Amino acid sequence: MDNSISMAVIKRLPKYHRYLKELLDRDVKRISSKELSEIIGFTASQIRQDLNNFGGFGQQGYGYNVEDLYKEIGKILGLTKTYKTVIIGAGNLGQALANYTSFGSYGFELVGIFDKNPKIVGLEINGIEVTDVDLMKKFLENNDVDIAYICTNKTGAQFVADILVQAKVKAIWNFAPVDLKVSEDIRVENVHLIDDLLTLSYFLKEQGE
Amino acid sequence: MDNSISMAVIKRLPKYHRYLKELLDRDVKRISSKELSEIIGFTASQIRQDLNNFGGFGQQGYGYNVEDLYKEIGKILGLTKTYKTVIIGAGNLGQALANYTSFGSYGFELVGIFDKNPKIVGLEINGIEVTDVDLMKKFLENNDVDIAYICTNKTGAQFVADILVQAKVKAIWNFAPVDLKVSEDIRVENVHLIDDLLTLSYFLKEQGE
DNA sequence: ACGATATTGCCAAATATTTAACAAAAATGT
DNA sequence: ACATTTTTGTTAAATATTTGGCAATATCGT
Ligand SMILES: NC(=O)c1ccc[n+]([C@@H]2O[C@H](COP(=O)([O-])OP(=O)(O)OC[C@H]3O[C@@H](n4cnc5c(N)ncnc54)[C@H](O)[C@@H]3O)[C@@H](O)[C@H]2O)c1
Ligand SMILES: NC(=O)c1ccc[n+]([C@@H]2O[C@H](COP(=O)([O-])OP(=O)(O)OC[C@H]3O[C@@H](n4cnc5c(N)ncnc54)[C@H](O)[C@@H]3O)[C@@H](O)[C@H]2O)c1
Repeated sequence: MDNSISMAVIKRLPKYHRYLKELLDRDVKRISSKELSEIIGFTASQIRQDLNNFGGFGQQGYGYNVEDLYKEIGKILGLTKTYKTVIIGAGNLGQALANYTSFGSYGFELVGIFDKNPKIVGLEINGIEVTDVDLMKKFLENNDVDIAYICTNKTGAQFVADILVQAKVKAIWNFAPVDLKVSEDIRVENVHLIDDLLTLSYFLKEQGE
Repeated sequence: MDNSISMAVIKRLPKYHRYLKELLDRDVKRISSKELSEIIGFTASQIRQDLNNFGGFGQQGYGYNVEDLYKEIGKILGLTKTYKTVIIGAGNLGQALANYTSFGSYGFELVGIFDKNPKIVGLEINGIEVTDVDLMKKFLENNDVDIAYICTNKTGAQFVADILVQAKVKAIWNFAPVDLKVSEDIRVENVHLIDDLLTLSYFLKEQGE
């Protein structure tokens, strides 16, 4: 498949998926790029351009079939299979993610939770027992884990990432405020929450002037 | 001040801030755009270009003074004052954010937590008692809140946002998987976590082909 | 003190992304 | 059945962003 889809396009795909789901739930059968433009906030031209990176899903004079398009974008996003995930660091954030059920409905299946704190190891969170992180390597060898969510504190993150790399986990979702060094073939998405707050304070400061 | 700074630049500022803090902690006194380039992963040209949007902070033949630059970027990001924040929705995620202390160290001061669930109202989280959301409007009138973190479920988010708009809160940090409709003068940052996962699954699917 | 070296700030070129325009095709209305 | 309207897919133009190049200026070593 064409590998030259720009990041800008890829980052918009989940939003298409979300809005199409909503239309589907409201029983809307078809939608034109112009109508979609009005609710999603991208230009009609951009929508058509984006979709055409992956194929001609629409029809002149008609628009797009909502259900078909929703399914197509699901396929593009890789939602036709399930992904095994683990959480490392079962503190505040790790537990919040573990208890969140929506990820499962997209096919992201939580199969393990790890921590190094003896007080946390052994706890059951959302039906899964927290395992000592020392046993993680072995666990990863026996289970084909796709995505690891790193929710340890800053200092533990790179240490954990190294184990994940060794164990050939395919992707990392990192919540620790560091940029991890990992091998090229591992995909990393960072959630640097503080960055968002700083963006807000940037604009609040601007307003005051 | 020049208002035409591009979003691309603004979104990089927190990363500069983070790396400069690290250099400062390691007692590095000065750094050239070339050296910074190597650790931060932007091109040296981009770094110089970015910084020059805000002023000439460097010196030919020398580079940038780490401490000065760190402070300048802090100023640009509005970190010279503190911001009052509230959390609405004290479930899994709301509690995780409430217990996170780092935001405070940047000057984001949590002054209130609200929920509508009677079982949660009255709980004390990180020294702050959860208040009934029905009392939030009054609270906001008496307290000059800058930023509200929306951690309610999807259905409550717009309802809550409407109250925040009325109360003239300046910015919203939204974790619910919806795009809020708010007046133009309110800044919204969305954290659509599922979008990140879908980006990962997009690439995992690509790999398999 | 001074030539060699380093490095910025800025401008210009190269890339990337978004928007506009429109012919071709399908749907709709009479 | 056929003219009118709608709307796509695609190409081209317009914008935005990133990268490269270099004169100006400061530092460094001797
Ligand atoms: N909680 C938030 O709202 C929030 C916001 C922004 C960023 N973060 C980041 O997310 C991460 C988690 O935050 P938190 O609030 O949940 O912290 P936390 O302290 O509550 O939890 C961290 C957990 O990681 C575990 N841990 C540490 N090192 C480990 C290791 N090497 N292996 C396994 N487990 C290890 C600890 O035992 C602890 O249980 C941190 O890096 C934090 O900076 C959190
Ligand atoms: N927990 C996660 O990891 C996670 C991940 C991605 C997205 N999110 C999103 O973040 C939000 C919170 O998630 P959560 O897991 O904490 O959910 P949760 O159900 O644990 O908590 C939601 C809280 O909001 C409160 N609430 C609902 N409507 C309200 C209203 N109108 N006013 C005041 N309070 C109200 C509820 O009483 C509850 O305590 C949700 O929108 C969720 O989709 C959460």
